[in-house]
Amino acid sequence: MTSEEKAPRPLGDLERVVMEQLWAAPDALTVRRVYEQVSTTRDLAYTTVMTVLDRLQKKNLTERERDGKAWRYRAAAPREEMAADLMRDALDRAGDRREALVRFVDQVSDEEAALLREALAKLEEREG
Amino acid sequence: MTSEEKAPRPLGDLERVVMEQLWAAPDALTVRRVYEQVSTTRDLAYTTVMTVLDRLQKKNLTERERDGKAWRYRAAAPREEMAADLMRDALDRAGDRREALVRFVDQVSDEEAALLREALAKLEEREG
DNA sequence: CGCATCTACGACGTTACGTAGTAGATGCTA
DNA sequence: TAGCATCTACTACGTAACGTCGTAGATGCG
Repeated sequence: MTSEEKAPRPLGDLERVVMEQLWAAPDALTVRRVYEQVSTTRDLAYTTVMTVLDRLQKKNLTERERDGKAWRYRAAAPREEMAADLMRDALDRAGDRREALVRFVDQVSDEEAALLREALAKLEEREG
Repeated sequence: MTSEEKAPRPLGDLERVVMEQLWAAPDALTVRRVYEQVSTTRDLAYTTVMTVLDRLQKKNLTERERDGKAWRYRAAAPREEMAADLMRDALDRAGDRREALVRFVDQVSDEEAALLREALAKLEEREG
């Protein structure tokens, strides 16, 4: 517990753009599909997108399956899960968790505080 | 608001070690002091520590003041504040905040959930 | 069979960071 | 006040991650 894991580097810009495509899609996407989508915003080579997808795969941020000779990629976890993981990670690096949590709730908006209470209530309900 | 800030890269290993010295100290430390402390664990050159401190300064993670010809460094914010900031940042990158918060509280320990409730209660008390 | 398409893999530039050396400024001390 | 110790400023180099792309070879389809 409270292990000394290495901090997951935040995604690079292009990596983020690509992940967003995957998160937005209901199904697994081919490289070409991602390439087409990303192309509407950035002028990139097909292989660039392929490389990025490949690196995301190596980082276990995606899963992929064969579709003929092509790969279809999907996000390994929903965006919100990744966000939650990063929050966890940040909390793990705090010295005093209580203090960190206090400071955290101190800086969230009222709306977010409400969502947090809601989430905690749901948790209590579920776990007793 | 909800701007598209750049994700703060997590600290490098040595940067973290150095920040920990600063966080642990009640007052601002000279490079030499940090060097001495860090030296008990790692075999580094004095200038290496200086460089790291300098880079942390450029990233606004420290503040410094003159003391003769030397600089004295202190952490710009407590460790818990940085943790809270990283949590905020992670939350900002989530698509659906509600979902992200649900997933977050889902993975915290019972103890942490209790601390969170406590922090929220304190907040309510203070802000009504 | 041949063309279009896909992957595999290597490559190069940039930036962050770990690491350190040198030169020159500066302050204390005999 | 001359000189030594110490500090900063600046430069530099290696590595790793990432943005970016090209080439070569495998593969599926008409």
